[in-house]
This record gives sequence, structure tokens and C-alpha cells, in this order.
Amino acid sequence: MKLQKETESQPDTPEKHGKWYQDACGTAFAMELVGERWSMLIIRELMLGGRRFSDLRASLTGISAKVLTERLASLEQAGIVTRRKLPPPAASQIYELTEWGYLAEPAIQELGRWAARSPGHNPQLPLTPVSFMLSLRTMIDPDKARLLNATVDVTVSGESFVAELQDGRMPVRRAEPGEGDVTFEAPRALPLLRVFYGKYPLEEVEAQGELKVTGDRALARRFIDLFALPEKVG
Amino acid sequence: MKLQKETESQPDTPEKHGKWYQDACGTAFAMELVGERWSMLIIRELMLGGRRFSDLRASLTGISAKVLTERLASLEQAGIVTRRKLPPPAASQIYELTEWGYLAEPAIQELGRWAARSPGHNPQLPLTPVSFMLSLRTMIDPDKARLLNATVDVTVSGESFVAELQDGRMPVRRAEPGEGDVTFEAPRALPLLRVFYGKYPLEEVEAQGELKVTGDRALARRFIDLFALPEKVG
DNA sequence: CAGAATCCCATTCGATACTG
DNA sequence: CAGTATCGAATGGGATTCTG
Repeated sequence: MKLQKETESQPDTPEKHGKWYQDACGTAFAMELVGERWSMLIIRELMLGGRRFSDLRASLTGISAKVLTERLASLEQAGIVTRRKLPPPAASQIYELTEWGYLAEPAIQELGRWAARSPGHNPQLPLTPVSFMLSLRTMIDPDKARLLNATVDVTVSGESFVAELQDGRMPVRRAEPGEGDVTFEAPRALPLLRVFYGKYPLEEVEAQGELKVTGDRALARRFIDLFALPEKVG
Repeated sequence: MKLQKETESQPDTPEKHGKWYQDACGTAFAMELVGERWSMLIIRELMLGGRRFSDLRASLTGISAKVLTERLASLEQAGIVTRRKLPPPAASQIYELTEWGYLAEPAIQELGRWAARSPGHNPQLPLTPVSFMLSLRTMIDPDKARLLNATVDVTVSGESFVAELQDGRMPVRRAEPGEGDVTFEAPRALPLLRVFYGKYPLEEVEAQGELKVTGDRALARRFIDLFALPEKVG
């Protein structure tokens, strides 16, 4: 007596996508794909390169193994994430964005730029290294940036990235530390916010042991000057 | 025996915002604000001007009164929506975006632009008049648009808008029908997608009774030519 | 019409335990 | 380490009812 299964609202197709809104609007479809809890943050964490399950789990504090598994599966099915098995020695798997998945960055940036203007936004909460690096890509002033070409190394909480500033663009990739013209090294992300967005003096933050700048310090200052938060509203 | 209330995880504050992710990232905060089901679509429906409860409910097929009430309350608390009571005769209320709420449009556009490139996106589903007008604002080619100044009237499913094309920008507002240099009038939104993005011949769609173009038809064609969907990926 | 209140079921989530 | 399996608790959301 529970066999009608087939007589429900729609024949069969909308099993995973199109679950919620029956709407041709692209934004509605986007929210079907990435509107579940945690999905957007998983994409964010993969935006600078593939990670392993446990890396993701460590970055997304509060997510359970179950939910992470479910979200990765649904992002994979949506074509946003792929999984790649590492060669035999390391039995581990890597999750990474598809080409299209990487194209979500502008949407992520606009969401972040918008939300950061809310008076309710609390920048004192923890921040992952990837978040911080993505914030730089979001908050850079492209006009100022065009006047500066450089390779900048940033190491936060032991994760190293290199930003290659060229012609106003600034791709960021994971890297070995020590590759750049200048190196920022910080045990935690939050003090970096003070340096890059609050324009706290370098020396002060260095004196607190929250930052070490190596290499071209004049360049470091010019680099920092490229970034600014949007004004708050209201 | 249920009075501990104060001994929970955090003192008190994170009662509504900061509920899910403890994350300083702007994108994470955005998802706290608008990541609940329906929230983003409510914002979308308000993007071209305030609406009443029942208007919203009619546009968002499938939403229940309870959920709409809850979402409006939480959007109001987040500072994205305000409610305004109409003068005595009309006892009704109007929900509209705050100044900051309107600033969410670029994020909505980027999400839509991105999702529309998915092979899984189905443009055959129903589309609200607001969705359609916002899609025009998203998919316009700004360079082409700079060469055309015009006032275009679009009436879809009985809802009228006017798009004022000037200097490459195209603000859209609700209006009385018949204000423009040219008027598009369509009983349903979907055939308009074929005209604007599929470049179906005007006459064909008109012959099917799905569209009536009044006024400067040459302008109508030039106008249509400003819009194109992004390429699919994969 | 606009929305609050109640009821109740379905889903989701987190914690724990388990497996290759 | 990378998940899967299970279970109880919390949440979400639809249907209905009630009120100004």
C-alpha cells in the first residue's frame, strides 16, 4: 500500500536538481546547486586547489563526516567537484573543482563583498588560510595593482601560497614557502586582516610575533596598500 | 529545571546570525544571511521594487505562508528587507529591500550567470516577470548597449516594467504600460526567452500569439541584439 | 488579505561506532 | 586516514486553523 511512488508530482526526473524551486531563473538554479548548508564553503576551500577529505574537514570547523560526504557527493553530481585518486603509494583521494567549478569565484566574491558591508559582519571570527587569500583577490584595487608587478609569498597557519601580481591580475596558487620577492609569514590569519585591511603598522604586528616579513619590505608596504575593504552601509 | 539557557556554547549573542558557521569570511556570512531556502528568491522578487505578501507568495510557487513569514522576518532582522505600512485605506503592507539589500544584485547576477552555464540548467521551467527582467540586466552586453539610448517597455504576464537604456546602463523599474519608444507585451515569460536569447524571429513568436511588439520595431530588433546567454561549459 | 499559532510528519544533523 | 552505518535529537516545513 505504499507503492504509488510513480504517481507523485513529477514523473521521475527531478530527483536531485530541481528539487526545491521549479524555476528557470539562473540564480534559483544556483541555489539548488550550492544553497545547501556548507556547500558554498566547501567550494571556497577548494578554490585554490584540490584538498583531501580530512583537510576539508579540518578547515570547516563544525562539519561532520556525514555531511561532508553528502555535500561532496552532491557537488560531484552537479559537476562542480571531481575526485581524483592519488597514485598507489598514497591511497588518499583529492577533491578538486571542475573547470566550471572554478568559474564560481566571481559569484563567491560578490557575495563576500556584499556581506562584508553589513554592520552585522564580524571579522573577529576564525578565518581559514584559503579564505584570507581569496579575500585578497576580492578586495584588491585593480587600478593600483596594474602599477605593481611582483611575486608575493604568503604563509598562514603553515599553508603557503604565492600571489603573482601582473598587469592588474593576481592569480594565487599553493606553493612552497620562500618563492617570492617578499614573504609574509603568519601563524594566524586574523592579525593579517589588521595588517592588510586595518593598515596596522607592520612592525607592531611583527613585534607581537604575529607576522614575519622577509625580503623587500618596501614592496611589502606597496603590496598591502593595494587592498581595502568596502565601506559599511547604514 | 530548564533554566540554564545562559550556560550554552556562547554567552547570548549568536541567536540568529552566526548560527551555522563560525567564520569571518564574507561569503560564509552571506550564506548565513541568505543561504536558507527561499531567501535568495525573495530578494530576487523584491529587486525591482517592493511587493506585498500575497504578491510574493504568488510569484514563489511552492512556498508556504509559514516559510514566507519566517524568511521575511529573518531578512528584516538581517537588515536586508524593511516593511512599510501603506496609508490607512489600504491596510496592506509592502516589503522592500533596504539600500543594502539592493546592493545584492551583483551577487545575484554572478550566481545566475554562473549557473546558467551548467549543462544541467533547464530554461524550460517557469520564470517570473522579475526574473526575466533581471536576466536582461545580467546578460546585456555593456559595450553594445553604449551605442543605444532608448526607453523600452516590457509587459509580461500583466506586470509592466520600463527599461531605460542610457550610456550602457539599463535601470529597470515598474511602470504603467505604454511608456516606451517600443513596447513588448507577452502573456508568458518563456517565449520571451526564445526571442531575446534564442533569437527566434519576432514575427514567428508574434504569430503564435506569444508576443506583441508596438512602436519602433527596428529599435526592438536592435534592443534584442544586446542580449546573449553565456556559453555552456563541458 | 496578512500573518500567527498549532500540529505533526519528514528530513537533516551530530555523535558514535565501525570498516578497509 | 577516508569514509560508511546507525540512531536519537533537532529542525524544517506543509496543512490547517484562527484572528484582525
